[in-house]
Amino acid sequence: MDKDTDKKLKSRNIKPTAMRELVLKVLTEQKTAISLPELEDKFVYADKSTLYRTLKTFEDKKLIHSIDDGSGAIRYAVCQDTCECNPDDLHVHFYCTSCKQTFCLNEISVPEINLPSGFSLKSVNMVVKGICINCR
Amino acid sequence: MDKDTDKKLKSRNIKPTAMRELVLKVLTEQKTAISLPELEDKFVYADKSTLYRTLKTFEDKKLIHSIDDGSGAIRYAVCQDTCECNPDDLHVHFYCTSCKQTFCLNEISVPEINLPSGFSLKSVNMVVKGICINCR
DNA sequence: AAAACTTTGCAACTCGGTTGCACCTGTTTT
DNA sequence: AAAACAGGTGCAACCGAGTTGCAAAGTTTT
Ligand SMILES: [Mn+2]
Ligand SMILES: [Mn+2]
Ligand SMILES: [Zn+2]
Ligand SMILES: [Zn+2]
Repeated sequence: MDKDTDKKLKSRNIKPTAMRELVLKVLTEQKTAISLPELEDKFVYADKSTLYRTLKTFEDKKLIHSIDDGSGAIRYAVCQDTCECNPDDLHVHFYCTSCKQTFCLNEISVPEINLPSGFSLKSVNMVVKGICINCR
Repeated sequence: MDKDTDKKLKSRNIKPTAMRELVLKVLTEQKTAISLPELEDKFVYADKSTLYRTLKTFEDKKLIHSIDDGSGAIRYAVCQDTCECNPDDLHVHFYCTSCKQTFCLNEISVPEINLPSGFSLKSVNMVVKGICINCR
């Protein structure tokens, strides 16, 4: 139904089903990253495994990226339009230990690291923990 | 029995039991960080929950630190003698996607980040993923 | 319309982590 | 020395996130 949502799916080569449109819409609404269990709560009538596979598809197609914030559940957030999830696209994430929300700090890209020789870099997960602006 | 192991435990205010000495010895031997399930395999006769609580105690007392490398299991490594697990003590970790080992890059401290105003920093988990020197 | 393929729902399962409780062990108090 | 105590250990059960096989429902191709 939603033209924009539909376009976004197509632009990432994802067949736009009703389920996927709904999931993408919810993901887009979020101000902070959302986990599978949290998503389940928003879709009382959709199955866990369907949501799971939807997230996997979205991630494979680089519509969303995952963040391991150490909370026990992986969280997901919609990628920037230009994002290809290359090392240069990577940004820092912030996990608030008070409200347990995870923020994409899209403006802050992960600093370059000089690895010891012999080590090659594929990606980086950088999560800063502390207190967010809403909780202080 | 082991004087050094014993000293190290006492220096962190941990009562040196037989179990704890054995666990610390194994941890010290590791070249890469080790997870609870991996530790279980090395102690056929010790209980999972004992090992679990031993790790927790060690971590609380800052004898070891934990690394969430995204592999699904938290890994642990012995802290440097001087380490107090403050933000300045933090270093980068490397996870090899080939051999699935996690390395402490003790020489590489995590870069400073300028958080958006209102956000305060408590700690950082920075894991670089790629191919390690042994696997390339 | 039939065949081929994709998506969804259900149910079961894996695995890392966690906890309550009883027992044991070593230490302090009487 | 006996009794009381504190902390450590083992067992068993549990939780929750993630994952998978399979069949039903829905789409697309022929
Ligand atoms: Mn992000
Ligand atoms: Mn380390
Ligand atoms: Zn917060
Ligand atoms: Zn390797």
